[in-house]
Amino acid sequence: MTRKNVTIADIATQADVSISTVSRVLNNTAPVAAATRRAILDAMEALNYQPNIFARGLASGQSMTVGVLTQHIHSPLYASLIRGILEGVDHSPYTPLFVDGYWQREREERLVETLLRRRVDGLIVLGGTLPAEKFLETARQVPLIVFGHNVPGLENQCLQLDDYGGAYRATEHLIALGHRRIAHVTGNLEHADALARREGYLQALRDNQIEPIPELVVEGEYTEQSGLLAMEMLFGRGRTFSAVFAANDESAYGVRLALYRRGIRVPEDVSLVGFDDIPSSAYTTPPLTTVRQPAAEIGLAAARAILKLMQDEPLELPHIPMELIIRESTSRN
Amino acid sequence: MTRKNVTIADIATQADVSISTVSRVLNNTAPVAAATRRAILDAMEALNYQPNIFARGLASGQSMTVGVLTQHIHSPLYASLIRGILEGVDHSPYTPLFVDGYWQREREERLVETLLRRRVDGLIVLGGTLPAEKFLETARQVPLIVFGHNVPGLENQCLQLDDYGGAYRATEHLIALGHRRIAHVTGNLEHADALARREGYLQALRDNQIEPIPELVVEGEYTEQSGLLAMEMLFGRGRTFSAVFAANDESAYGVRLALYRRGIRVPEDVSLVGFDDIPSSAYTTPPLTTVRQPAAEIGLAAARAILKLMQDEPLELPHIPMELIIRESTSRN
DNA sequence: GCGATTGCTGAAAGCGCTCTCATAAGAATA
DNA sequence: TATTCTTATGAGAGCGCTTTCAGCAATCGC
Repeated sequence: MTRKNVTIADIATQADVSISTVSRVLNNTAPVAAATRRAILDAMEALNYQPNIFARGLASGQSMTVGVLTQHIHSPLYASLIRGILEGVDHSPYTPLFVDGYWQREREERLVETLLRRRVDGLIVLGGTLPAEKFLETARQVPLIVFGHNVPGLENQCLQLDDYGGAYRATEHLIALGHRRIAHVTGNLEHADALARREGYLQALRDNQIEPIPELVVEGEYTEQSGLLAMEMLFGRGRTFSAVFAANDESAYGVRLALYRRGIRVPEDVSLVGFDDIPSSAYTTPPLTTVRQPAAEIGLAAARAILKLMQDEPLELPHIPMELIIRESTSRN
Repeated sequence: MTRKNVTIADIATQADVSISTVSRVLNNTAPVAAATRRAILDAMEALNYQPNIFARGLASGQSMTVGVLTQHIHSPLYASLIRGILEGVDHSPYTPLFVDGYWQREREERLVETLLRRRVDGLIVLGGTLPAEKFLETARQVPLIVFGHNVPGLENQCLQLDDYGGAYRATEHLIALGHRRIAHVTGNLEHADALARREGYLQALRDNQIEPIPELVVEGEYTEQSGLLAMEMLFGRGRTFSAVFAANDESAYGVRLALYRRGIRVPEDVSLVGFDDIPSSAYTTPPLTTVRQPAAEIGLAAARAILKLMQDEPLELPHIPMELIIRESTSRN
């Protein structure tokens, strides 16, 4: 039950050099004569040497890990973000350390502490509810990349997303199809993105001379369940509508089911637009028109950014476009 | 950009004791006079002491991490497994280290190496394609819990699932509803679970005096896309059927879409059963009848098991039932 | 031809912690 | 009172690695 413990000293003996020299070829930190290097490499091979990560970390102060604080790792959007990060980090010497904050402020703070204590060399925070000052404080301690927040004073380390624009375009699309009475199921309004999406929706209406109707806006919380409930509430209000814009795909699924239960066809009777374009949205019935939030690409960008940041290389975050994906859940009114 | 480095020595000085004593209260490894302990605790508080995890790991040989090798972390089933593990490990002193094998043998082997090199104190392997001997070898090096494989000689560390029984029950349900021509979209037949599910399907047919029709069995690979394609193939074969049993929910979604595209209603014209009961299956239209694989519970059980195993405590894995969840995608023929 | 580089290597001092061993001071025993 | 246990503490030797600092050839410049 125990791994053989070959140390740098063993291979130094075997290759008949000092441990310093072994360390040198290990880290490529100073020139070593070709023959010596060869001998050392052979010895490492022969003894199946595995560096001890603790000793290395202790001596060098680096853990070669990057911490990733996600939220609801099981939600499709975050899962895709993680996949992107995994990909971005894959051929670097760093190993990611994932923790899930569950959108709970206290838990998130605790986990950031845990990661810092684990001496992560960099930190990526995806979403969550941490306040700006916490980000600023953390950024002072470790290279930090943030997604889902726009922290004043940390703009160049925040991956910005155009939630407003995406929502605007989604709404505009419905308007272009002739819809005038467009309902909106919001996300959790404690989150900035939900606010931005609602604003995009409202502004698109106004820009097209459609007076927003407050009764057509229902608060959801980004879950299927909440989408379903929101629709029940909407039906209860007795206002008619010919289209629904849901703040994310999952709530759109709930909306879809609520309509199904009432025998309302999509898109013939009511058009439906989601947001995020999670993988299964291409396979719903009908396939969902939605605003694509390229989560895997975002994750990839975050990973690349943190790698650069840790190397002190100049960093410029890519612009991430939000694209409207028109499928079959929307049609002319 | 750097954390203050308070060491055990600093707090020893501050509390006017030796570092040995500090270590003792830190690890509760020997009795310490109440007053002394108090002084040390105060000093730690005052100086905001954070133990250095590398030094500790180096000296003790423990990393306080448990490695988790998953597959396709973004697939709903694995995401739920992970959530369960997260929960199970949550209030233990261990931090999980997640890596994703992508169902690629070579990658999985590499990642197991990585985890071992990171000196994980325990390892959970979820699914994947590693051969039995690799598991046996690994189990010799580190406490190991496996889900999704039945490794001979390691039975008591493998979480067993009754794929066969689940599939049997799903098929039986369709038969009970009067269906006789039941198609099956398999999973990836290189995986044991796909084989077991197919076998359950076949046996249920036979046990009910229904001769299996080979043309009604189409190979899929557990994805929406493959479910869609499988149906195209099935339609091409020209055999009629009144029900489809898909080897997992995701392929069932693909099946659903294929039916939708041809104007075939579910469940009026064709009944559909999935497998896994991933979260969104309760919100498809219609909600999907499926075999519930309690992924979060499985993850939780795996986490508890590895914790016990690491403490050398006796371990007995729970029996995990597969329950048929009847929703609205199946009806009488 | 002699001091100054340059290229390669070794010795040794940490990094911050755990853990064994030794020891001092009381308490218990004889 | 002398002896043996306890109990609480300190000294110090690692754990395996990185990283100065020096040293020694061989080479270079003029």
